[in-house]
Amino acid sequence: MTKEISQAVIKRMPRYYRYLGELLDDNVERISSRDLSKRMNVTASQIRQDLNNFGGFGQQGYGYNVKFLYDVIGRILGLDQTHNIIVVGAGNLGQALANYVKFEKFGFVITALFDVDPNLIGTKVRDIPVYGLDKLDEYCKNNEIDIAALTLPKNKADDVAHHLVDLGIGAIWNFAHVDLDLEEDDVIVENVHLSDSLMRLSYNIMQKKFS
Amino acid sequence: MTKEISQAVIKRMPRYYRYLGELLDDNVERISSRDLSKRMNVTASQIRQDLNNFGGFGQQGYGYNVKFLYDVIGRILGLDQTHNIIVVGAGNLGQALANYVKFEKFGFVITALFDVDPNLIGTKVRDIPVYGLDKLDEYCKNNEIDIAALTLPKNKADDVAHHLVDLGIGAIWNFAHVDLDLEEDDVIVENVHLSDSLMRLSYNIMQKKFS
DNA sequence: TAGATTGTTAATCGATTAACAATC
DNA sequence: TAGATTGTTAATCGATTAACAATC
Repeated sequence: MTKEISQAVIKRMPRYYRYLGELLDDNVERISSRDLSKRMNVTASQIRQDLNNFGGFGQQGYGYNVKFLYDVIGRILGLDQTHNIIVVGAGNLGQALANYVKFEKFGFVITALFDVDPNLIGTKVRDIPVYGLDKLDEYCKNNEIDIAALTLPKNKADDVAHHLVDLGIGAIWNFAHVDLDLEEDDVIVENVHLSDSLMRLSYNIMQKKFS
Repeated sequence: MTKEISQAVIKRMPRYYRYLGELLDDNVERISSRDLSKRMNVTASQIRQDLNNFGGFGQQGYGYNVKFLYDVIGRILGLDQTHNIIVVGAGNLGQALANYVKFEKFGFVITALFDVDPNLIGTKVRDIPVYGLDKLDEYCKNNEIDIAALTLPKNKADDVAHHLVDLGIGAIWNFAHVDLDLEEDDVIVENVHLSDSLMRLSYNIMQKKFS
């Protein structure tokens, strides 16, 4: 990549992908930035600007071919590759992730869960085995793991995260209610802070109530 | 409120709250915007600008009192109030939310789950009852519900969302992999699109790999 | 060819950072 | 009082929107 693309643009790409997927399901063959903008509630200008960060995928007078653009964005997002994921923390949230078949459609395959709870170790979640946390090193050495999802209490998250980095894991999907201290490390972190999300919702409720 | 506060600022408030909570746990009494900025990896200027949207909570030459600021932000985010939540869709994700005790610390109380699955109806998740979806109307009329969390398949999400709005629900916490079509309705929507998050992670993995 | 719609440049808008006088 | 640090104004930066020539 010659120029860095802003995170603001990246954030919007999955949404484009989602809408194009819906259009595809509805057998829509082509769409203009104007029509798409009306559906998505953004400006047509923004759509064209965003896409042109990656290349000129449209055609004057025609618009964009839905199937083509869907595939292109999928490739941009790396969904044409398989990503192996382990889930560390096999509580409800970890199990929920393991059960979410939808991810596989996008190339994300959960291969194992890890936990310290003896009641969970040895069980399976939709054919995915739950191992003891002490098996983590061995497993990571013998398998190509791309992403580790952290679904464990915040006091354990940081230690496990550092350990995973030492084991060579390159990306962490963090559900723990803490910002991992991994700035110095060469690892990609994507946070899902559910509490933060809920607090924003709460803020907006307050605003509505007192306005 | 006289002036609207930008969503960029709102987005950062829960993070401030989180860091102040940690400082509080560490018995730190006061902190300057400069010291906080170093911990949080943002500029001191931004912290002061953000906070001054809501008022002047600091003191020249002293900084900010941690406990005071923590409480203020909590109140700004509405965490001093109790918010009753119902979870519609009692699958893994719905159960994970119901099991997440942490939310209660911030005033969010899940009072009931709803599902169509006869195997789930009548069971309990941590003392929280699971009702049939046909009991939703009655329940909403007899109880003050502030938020409905939607943890169900996307094809059902839109219908249920509209139904909830008709029942008077003012806020929706949407986990379904779809943007709810509720623009015309007077309802607050907060989306948690896990797939989008995973795709952003995937994009960043690609970038690292080919750079 | 005429109409539609892109890709891209220029203009605007908003958000972030820097600077500093006010003041504890 | 002297030093520290805020609150706030001004400067900069980046992102969004508008406009339009290029072209299918």
